[in-house]
Amino acid sequence: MKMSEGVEWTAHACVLLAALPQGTGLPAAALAEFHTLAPAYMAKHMQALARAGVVESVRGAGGGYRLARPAAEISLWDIVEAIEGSAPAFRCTEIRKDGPCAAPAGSFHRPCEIHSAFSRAETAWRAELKAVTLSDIAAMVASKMTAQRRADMAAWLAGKLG
Amino acid sequence: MKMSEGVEWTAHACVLLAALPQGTGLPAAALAEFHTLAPAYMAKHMQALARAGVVESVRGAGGGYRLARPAAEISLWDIVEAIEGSAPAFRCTEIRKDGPCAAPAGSFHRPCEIHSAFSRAETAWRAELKAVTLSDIAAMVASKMTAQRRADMAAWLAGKLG
DNA sequence: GTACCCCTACTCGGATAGCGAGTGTCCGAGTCGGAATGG
DNA sequence: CCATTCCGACTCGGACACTCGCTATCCGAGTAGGGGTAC
Repeated sequence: MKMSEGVEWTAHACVLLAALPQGTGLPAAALAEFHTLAPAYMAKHMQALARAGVVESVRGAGGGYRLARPAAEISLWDIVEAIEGSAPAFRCTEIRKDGPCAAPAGSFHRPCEIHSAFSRAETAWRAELKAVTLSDIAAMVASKMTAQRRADMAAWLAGKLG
Repeated sequence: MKMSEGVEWTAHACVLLAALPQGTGLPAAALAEFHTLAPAYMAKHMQALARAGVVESVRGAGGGYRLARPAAEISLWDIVEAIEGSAPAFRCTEIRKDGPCAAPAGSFHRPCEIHSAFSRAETAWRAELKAVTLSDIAAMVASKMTAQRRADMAAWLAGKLG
Protein backbone atom coordinates (compact mmCIF):
# COMPACT_ATOMS: atom_id res chain seq x y z
CA MET A 1 0.00 0.00 0.00
CA LYS A 2 2.52 2.55 -1.05
CA MET A 3 2.23 5.18 -3.69
CA SER A 4 4.63 5.48 -6.59
CA GLU A 5 7.53 7.84 -6.11
CA GLY A 6 6.52 9.39 -9.42
CA VAL A 7 3.54 11.08 -7.79
CA GLU A 8 5.77 13.15 -5.56
CA TRP A 9 8.13 13.97 -8.42
CA THR A 10 5.44 15.05 -10.85
CA ALA A 11 3.48 16.94 -8.19
CA HIS A 12 6.49 19.10 -7.45
CA ALA A 13 7.20 19.45 -11.17
CA CYS A 14 3.64 20.59 -11.84
CA VAL A 15 3.82 23.15 -9.05
CA LEU A 16 6.94 24.50 -10.73
CA LEU A 17 5.14 24.61 -14.08
CA ALA A 18 2.25 26.42 -12.40
CA ALA A 19 4.65 29.13 -11.26
CA LEU A 20 5.76 29.82 -14.82
CA PRO A 21 4.24 32.54 -17.04
CA GLN A 22 1.08 31.36 -18.76
CA GLY A 23 1.78 29.23 -21.83
CA THR A 24 5.45 28.63 -21.17
CA GLY A 25 6.94 25.28 -20.23
CA LEU A 26 10.12 23.43 -19.41
CA PRO A 27 11.72 20.26 -20.77
CA ALA A 28 11.75 17.17 -18.59
CA ALA A 29 15.50 17.49 -18.05
CA ALA A 30 15.03 20.94 -16.49
CA LEU A 31 12.17 19.74 -14.29
CA ALA A 32 14.42 16.97 -13.03
CA GLU A 33 17.38 19.28 -12.51
CA PHE A 34 15.30 21.64 -10.39
CA HIS A 35 15.01 19.00 -7.68
CA THR A 36 18.13 16.98 -8.57
CA LEU A 37 16.18 13.95 -9.81
CA ALA A 38 17.05 11.29 -12.39
CA PRO A 39 16.25 12.95 -15.75
CA ALA A 40 15.30 9.78 -17.62
CA TYR A 41 12.94 8.64 -14.90
CA MET A 42 11.33 12.03 -14.60
CA ALA A 43 10.83 11.99 -18.38
CA LYS A 44 8.99 8.69 -18.09
CA HIS A 45 6.60 10.08 -15.49
CA MET A 46 5.96 13.24 -17.48
CA GLN A 47 4.95 11.05 -20.39
CA ALA A 48 2.26 9.55 -18.20
CA LEU A 49 0.99 13.02 -17.36
CA ALA A 50 0.94 13.91 -21.04
CA ARG A 51 -1.03 10.76 -21.89
CA ALA A 52 -3.55 11.65 -19.20
CA GLY A 53 -3.96 15.17 -20.58
CA VAL A 54 -2.63 16.93 -17.50
CA VAL A 55 0.26 18.48 -19.41
CA GLU A 56 0.94 19.11 -23.09
CA SER A 57 4.19 18.20 -24.76
CA VAL A 58 6.01 20.24 -27.36
CA ARG A 59 8.77 18.50 -29.28
CA GLY A 60 11.87 19.95 -30.79
CA ALA A 61 14.18 22.73 -29.78
CA GLY A 62 12.65 25.08 -27.24
CA GLY A 63 9.95 22.51 -26.51
CA GLY A 64 9.10 20.73 -23.29
CA TYR A 65 6.04 20.27 -21.08
CA ARG A 66 3.49 22.84 -20.07
CA LEU A 67 0.21 22.59 -18.17
CA ALA A 68 -2.66 21.59 -20.44
CA ARG A 69 -5.12 23.85 -18.58
CA PRO A 70 -5.05 26.58 -15.92
CA ALA A 71 -3.40 25.56 -12.64
CA ALA A 72 -6.67 26.18 -10.81
CA GLU A 73 -8.27 23.37 -12.82
CA ILE A 74 -5.64 20.73 -12.04
CA SER A 75 -5.99 18.91 -8.74
CA LEU A 76 -3.64 16.56 -6.94
CA TRP A 77 -6.04 13.76 -7.80
CA ASP A 78 -5.49 14.43 -11.52
CA ILE A 79 -1.79 13.80 -10.98
CA VAL A 80 -2.33 10.68 -8.89
CA GLU A 81 -4.75 9.34 -11.47
CA ALA A 82 -2.26 10.01 -14.27
CA ILE A 83 0.57 8.17 -12.52
CA GLU A 84 -1.21 5.46 -10.56
CA GLY A 85 -4.35 4.97 -12.62
CA SER A 86 -7.91 5.30 -11.41
CA ALA A 87 -8.32 1.72 -10.16
CA PRO A 88 -9.19 1.60 -6.45
CA ALA A 89 -6.52 0.37 -4.07
CA PHE A 90 -8.92 -2.15 -2.55
CA ARG A 91 -9.91 -4.72 -5.15
CA CYS A 92 -12.93 -6.81 -4.20
CA THR A 93 -12.55 -10.28 -5.67
CA GLU A 94 -15.93 -11.42 -4.36
CA ILE A 95 -14.49 -14.29 -2.39
CA ARG A 96 -17.86 -14.69 -0.65
CA LYS A 97 -19.27 -16.30 -3.79
CA ASP A 98 -17.08 -19.37 -3.17
CA GLY A 99 -16.92 -21.82 -0.34
CA PRO A 100 -19.07 -24.46 1.34
CA CYS A 101 -21.72 -21.99 2.46
CA ALA A 102 -21.79 -19.85 -0.68
CA ALA A 103 -25.21 -19.01 -2.03
CA PRO A 104 -25.94 -18.82 -5.77
CA ALA A 105 -24.09 -15.96 -7.46
CA GLY A 106 -27.08 -13.68 -7.96
CA SER A 107 -28.51 -13.95 -4.48
CA PHE A 108 -26.05 -11.59 -2.82
CA HIS A 109 -26.75 -8.05 -1.91
CA ARG A 110 -24.11 -6.27 -3.91
CA PRO A 111 -21.63 -4.82 -3.37
CA CYS A 112 -20.45 -6.62 -0.27
CA GLU A 113 -20.31 -4.61 2.94
CA ILE A 114 -16.54 -4.70 3.19
CA HIS A 115 -16.20 -3.53 -0.38
CA SER A 116 -18.58 -0.62 0.10
CA ALA A 117 -16.81 0.46 3.29
CA PHE A 118 -13.49 0.63 1.47
CA SER A 119 -15.14 2.43 -1.42
CA ARG A 120 -16.45 5.09 0.94
CA ALA A 121 -12.99 5.52 2.42
CA GLU A 122 -11.36 5.89 -0.99
CA THR A 123 -14.02 8.34 -2.10
CA ALA A 124 -13.22 10.49 0.93
CA TRP A 125 -9.53 10.24 0.12
CA ARG A 126 -10.05 11.27 -3.48
CA ALA A 127 -12.35 14.12 -2.45
CA GLU A 128 -9.57 15.61 -0.31
CA LEU A 129 -7.13 15.39 -3.20
CA LYS A 130 -9.61 16.84 -5.67
CA ALA A 131 -10.10 19.82 -3.37
CA VAL A 132 -6.45 20.87 -3.67
CA THR A 133 -5.37 22.49 -6.93
CA LEU A 134 -1.96 23.37 -8.26
CA SER A 135 -2.73 27.06 -7.91
CA ASP A 136 -3.55 26.54 -4.22
CA ILE A 137 -0.20 24.89 -3.62
CA ALA A 138 1.73 27.34 -5.77
CA ALA A 139 0.20 30.26 -3.89
CA MET A 140 1.08 28.80 -0.51
CA VAL A 141 4.62 27.98 -1.58
CA ALA A 142 5.09 31.46 -3.03
CA SER A 143 3.82 33.17 0.11
CA LYS A 144 6.40 31.34 2.22
CA MET A 145 9.30 31.89 -0.17
CA THR A 146 12.22 34.09 0.84
CA ALA A 147 13.37 36.94 -1.38
CA GLN A 148 16.70 35.16 -1.85
CA ARG A 149 15.09 32.01 -3.16
CA ARG A 150 12.76 33.99 -5.41
CA ALA A 151 15.79 35.64 -6.99
CA ASP A 152 17.57 32.31 -7.40
CA MET A 153 14.55 30.87 -9.17
CA ALA A 154 14.22 33.86 -11.49
CA ALA A 155 17.88 33.56 -12.46
CA TRP A 156 17.66 29.83 -13.00
CA LEU A 157 14.49 30.12 -15.07
CA ALA A 158 16.02 32.88 -17.19
CA GLY A 159 18.80 30.47 -18.12
CA LYS A 160 16.31 27.75 -19.01
CA LEU A 161 13.73 29.77 -20.87
CA GLY A 162 16.47 31.57 -22.80
CA MET B 1 -1.03 2.05 -5.17
CA LYS B 2 -2.78 -1.21 -4.54
CA MET B 3 -3.63 -2.83 -1.28
CA SER B 4 -2.50 -6.30 -0.34
CA GLU B 5 -4.91 -9.10 -1.12
CA GLY B 6 -4.48 -10.17 2.49
CA VAL B 7 -6.61 -7.27 3.68
CA GLU B 8 -9.64 -8.61 1.86
CA TRP B 9 -8.97 -12.14 3.05
CA THR B 10 -8.52 -11.26 6.70
CA ALA B 11 -11.40 -8.79 6.71
CA HIS B 12 -13.80 -11.52 5.59
CA ALA B 13 -12.20 -13.95 8.02
CA CYS B 14 -12.66 -11.52 10.93
CA VAL B 15 -16.30 -10.95 10.01
CA LEU B 16 -16.75 -14.70 10.19
CA LEU B 17 -15.04 -14.81 13.58
CA ALA B 18 -17.30 -11.98 14.74
CA ALA B 19 -20.33 -14.10 13.90
CA LEU B 20 -19.16 -16.92 16.17
CA PRO B 21 -20.26 -17.33 19.79
CA GLN B 22 -18.22 -15.19 22.18
CA GLY B 23 -14.84 -16.72 22.98
CA THR B 24 -14.86 -19.37 20.29
CA GLY B 25 -12.54 -19.39 17.30
CA LEU B 26 -11.56 -21.26 14.18
CA PRO B 27 -8.22 -22.54 12.85
CA ALA B 28 -6.69 -20.78 9.86
CA ALA B 29 -7.45 -23.76 7.65
CA ALA B 30 -11.17 -23.46 8.37
CA LEU B 31 -11.12 -19.70 7.77
CA ALA B 32 -9.51 -20.36 4.39
CA GLU B 33 -11.90 -23.17 3.53
CA PHE B 34 -14.92 -20.98 4.20
CA HIS B 35 -14.02 -18.83 1.19
CA THR B 36 -11.98 -21.40 -0.75
CA LEU B 37 -8.65 -19.61 -0.23
CA ALA B 38 -5.10 -20.94 -0.06
CA PRO B 39 -4.75 -22.27 3.52
CA ALA B 40 -1.03 -21.60 3.90
CA TYR B 41 -1.31 -18.03 2.69
CA MET B 42 -4.30 -17.33 4.89
CA ALA B 43 -2.31 -18.68 7.83
CA LYS B 44 0.47 -16.21 7.07
CA HIS B 45 -1.92 -13.29 7.11
CA MET B 46 -3.59 -14.43 10.31
CA GLN B 47 -0.17 -14.44 11.92
CA ALA B 48 0.14 -10.75 11.08
CA LEU B 49 -3.21 -10.09 12.76
CA ALA B 50 -2.08 -12.01 15.81
CA ARG B 51 1.17 -10.00 16.01
CA ALA B 52 -0.86 -6.79 15.81
CA GLY B 53 -3.13 -7.92 18.65
CA VAL B 54 -6.30 -8.03 16.57
CA VAL B 55 -6.80 -11.74 17.11
CA GLU B 56 -5.50 -14.23 19.66
CA SER B 57 -4.03 -17.57 18.71
CA VAL B 58 -4.55 -20.83 20.55
CA ARG B 59 -2.22 -23.67 19.67
CA GLY B 60 -2.83 -27.36 19.76
CA ALA B 61 -5.85 -29.50 19.04
CA GLY B 62 -9.09 -27.54 19.13
CA GLY B 63 -7.14 -24.30 18.91
CA GLY B 64 -7.20 -21.62 16.25
CA TYR B 65 -7.77 -17.88 16.07
CA ARG B 66 -10.37 -15.82 17.90
CA LEU B 67 -10.96 -12.09 18.17
CA ALA B 68 -8.78 -10.49 20.82
CA ARG B 69 -11.54 -8.07 21.86
CA PRO B 70 -15.23 -7.48 21.16
CA ALA B 71 -16.14 -7.08 17.49
CA ALA B 72 -17.46 -3.59 18.20
CA GLU B 73 -13.94 -2.53 19.17
CA ILE B 74 -12.21 -3.77 16.02
CA SER B 75 -12.33 -1.48 13.01
CA LEU B 76 -11.37 -2.06 9.40
CA TRP B 77 -8.42 0.23 9.96
CA ASP B 78 -7.11 -2.15 12.65
CA ILE B 79 -7.03 -4.89 10.02
CA VAL B 80 -5.41 -2.71 7.37
CA GLU B 81 -2.80 -1.55 9.86
CA ALA B 82 -2.05 -5.15 10.85
CA ILE B 83 -1.52 -6.29 7.26
CA GLU B 84 -0.13 -3.21 5.55
CA GLY B 85 1.50 -1.40 8.42
CA SER B 86 0.78 2.14 9.57
CA ALA B 87 3.20 3.92 7.22
CA PRO B 88 1.42 6.43 4.97
CA ALA B 89 1.10 5.59 1.28
CA PHE B 90 2.58 8.93 0.28
CA ARG B 91 6.17 9.21 1.43
CA CYS B 92 7.59 12.70 1.32
CA THR B 93 11.31 12.54 0.51
CA GLU B 94 11.76 16.30 0.78
CA ILE B 95 13.09 16.67 -2.72
CA ARG B 96 12.67 20.43 -2.41
CA LYS B 97 15.77 20.57 -0.21
CA ASP B 98 17.93 19.73 -3.25
CA GLY B 99 18.51 21.49 -6.51
CA PRO B 100 19.99 24.72 -7.87
CA CYS B 101 17.42 26.92 -6.12
CA ALA B 102 17.27 25.04 -2.83
CA ALA B 103 17.44 27.13 0.29
CA PRO B 104 19.29 25.96 3.42
CA ALA B 105 17.68 22.93 5.02
CA GLY B 106 16.16 24.69 8.01
CA SER B 107 14.60 27.58 6.14
CA PHE B 108 11.59 25.70 4.81
CA HIS B 109 8.13 25.90 6.23
CA ARG B 110 7.53 22.31 7.16
CA PRO B 111 5.94 20.09 6.15
CA CYS B 112 5.75 20.91 2.49
CA GLU B 113 2.34 21.80 1.09
CA ILE B 114 2.11 18.70 -1.07
CA HIS B 115 2.97 16.49 1.85
CA SER B 116 0.37 18.05 4.11
CA ALA B 117 -2.31 17.77 1.43
CA PHE B 118 -1.67 14.04 1.08
CA SER B 119 -1.60 13.68 4.85
CA ARG B 120 -5.03 15.26 5.11
CA ALA B 121 -6.35 12.89 2.46
CA GLU B 122 -4.96 9.84 4.21
CA THR B 123 -6.33 11.00 7.53
CA ALA B 124 -9.79 11.23 5.97
CA TRP B 125 -9.35 7.75 4.51
CA ARG B 126 -8.32 6.29 7.83
CA ALA B 127 -11.17 8.03 9.63
CA GLU B 128 -13.69 6.32 7.34
CA LEU B 129 -12.14 2.94 8.02
CA LYS B 130 -11.95 3.53 11.76
CA ALA B 131 -15.68 4.33 11.75
CA VAL B 132 -16.61 0.85 10.55
CA THR B 133 -16.36 -2.00 13.05
CA LEU B 134 -16.60 -5.72 12.60
CA SER B 135 -19.89 -5.78 14.46
CA ASP B 136 -21.32 -3.21 12.02
CA ILE B 137 -20.39 -5.39 9.07
CA ALA B 138 -21.47 -8.62 10.72
CA ALA B 139 -24.86 -7.11 11.54
CA MET B 140 -25.41 -5.92 7.98
CA VAL B 141 -24.33 -9.22 6.50
CA ALA B 142 -26.58 -11.14 8.90
CA SER B 143 -29.58 -8.98 8.10
CA LYS B 144 -29.25 -9.73 4.41
CA MET B 145 -28.65 -13.44 4.80
CA THR B 146 -31.21 -15.94 3.55
CA ALA B 147 -32.57 -18.65 5.81
CA GLN B 148 -30.98 -21.27 3.57
CA ARG B 149 -27.52 -19.80 3.93
CA ARG B 150 -27.93 -19.36 7.65
CA ALA B 151 -28.70 -23.06 7.94
CA ASP B 152 -25.70 -23.98 5.75
CA MET B 153 -23.42 -21.92 7.96
CA ALA B 154 -24.77 -23.44 11.16
CA ALA B 155 -24.19 -26.94 9.78
CA TRP B 156 -20.69 -26.12 8.57
CA LEU B 157 -19.75 -24.50 11.87
CA ALA B 158 -21.11 -27.45 13.82
CA GLY B 159 -18.73 -29.67 11.90
CA LYS B 160 -15.79 -27.35 12.63
CA LEU B 161 -16.47 -26.52 16.25
CA GLY B 162 -17.66 -30.08 16.90
C1' DG C 1 17.82 41.89 -49.43
C1' DT C 2 14.73 38.14 -49.30
C1' DA C 3 12.78 33.67 -49.68
C1' DC C 4 13.66 28.93 -49.64
C1' DC C 5 15.93 24.77 -48.27
C1' DC C 6 18.62 21.84 -45.55
C1' DC C 7 20.87 20.46 -41.60
C1' DT C 8 21.86 20.27 -36.83
C1' DA C 9 20.54 20.03 -32.27
C1' DC C 10 17.08 19.31 -29.17
C1' DT C 11 13.05 16.98 -27.11
C1' DC C 12 9.62 13.52 -26.56
C1' DG C 13 8.24 8.58 -26.79
C1' DG C 14 8.45 3.84 -26.24
C1' DA C 15 11.22 -0.37 -25.64
C1' DT C 16 14.46 -2.59 -22.60
C1' DA C 17 17.12 -4.43 -17.97
C1' DG C 18 17.26 -4.54 -12.70
C1' DC C 19 15.43 -4.87 -8.17
C1' DG C 20 12.35 -5.16 -4.16
C1' DA C 21 7.96 -6.10 -2.14
C1' DG C 22 4.13 -8.96 -2.20
C1' DT C 23 2.75 -13.84 -3.21
C1' DG C 24 2.73 -18.57 -2.20
C1' DT C 25 4.42 -22.80 0.10
C1' DC C 26 6.57 -25.83 3.26
C1' DC C 27 8.37 -27.87 7.49
C1' DG C 28 9.63 -27.48 12.46
C1' DA C 29 8.06 -25.87 17.40
C1' DG C 30 4.66 -26.11 20.68
C1' DT C 31 0.33 -27.70 22.75
C1' DC C 32 -3.98 -29.98 23.74
C1' DG C 33 -6.88 -34.17 24.00
C1' DG C 34 -7.58 -38.71 24.58
C1' DA C 35 -6.19 -43.49 25.05
C1' DA C 36 -3.71 -46.80 27.63
C1' DT C 37 -2.17 -48.38 32.04
C1' DG C 38 -1.67 -49.19 36.76
C1' DG C 39 -3.44 -48.63 41.40
C1' DC D 1 -13.64 -46.81 39.01
C1' DC D 2 -10.24 -43.11 39.03
C1' DA D 3 -5.73 -40.83 38.62
C1' DT D 4 -1.57 -40.66 35.99
C1' DT D 5 1.29 -41.04 32.16
C1' DC D 6 2.30 -41.15 27.50
C1' DC D 7 1.47 -40.77 22.77
C1' DG D 8 -0.54 -38.96 18.74
C1' DA D 9 -2.56 -35.45 16.10
C1' DC D 10 -3.42 -30.85 15.52
C1' DT D 11 -2.22 -25.91 15.09
C1' DC D 12 0.62 -21.97 15.02
C1' DG D 13 5.04 -19.78 13.75
C1' DG D 14 8.80 -18.58 11.06
C1' DA D 15 12.04 -19.71 7.12
C1' DC D 16 12.38 -20.41 2.20
C1' DA D 17 11.42 -19.92 -3.36
C1' DC D 18 8.82 -17.36 -6.94
C1' DT D 19 6.35 -13.69 -9.51
C1' DC D 20 4.96 -9.25 -10.71
C1' DG D 21 5.16 -4.36 -10.75
C1' DC D 22 7.82 -0.33 -9.72
C1' DT D 23 12.46 1.55 -10.60
C1' DA D 24 15.86 3.09 -13.69
C1' DT D 25 18.03 3.69 -18.20
C1' DC D 26 18.92 4.13 -23.06
C1' DC D 27 18.20 4.82 -27.94
C1' DG D 28 15.13 5.90 -31.93
C1' DA D 29 11.26 9.15 -33.89
C1' DG D 30 9.92 13.62 -34.72
C1' DT D 31 10.28 18.66 -34.76
C1' DA D 32 11.70 23.50 -34.25
C1' DG D 33 15.11 26.78 -35.21
C1' DG D 34 18.97 28.70 -37.47
C1' DG D 35 22.44 29.00 -41.02
C1' DG D 36 23.54 28.69 -45.79
C1' DT D 37 22.42 29.35 -50.59
C1' DA D 38 20.23 30.76 -54.67
C1' DC D 39 17.58 34.28 -56.82
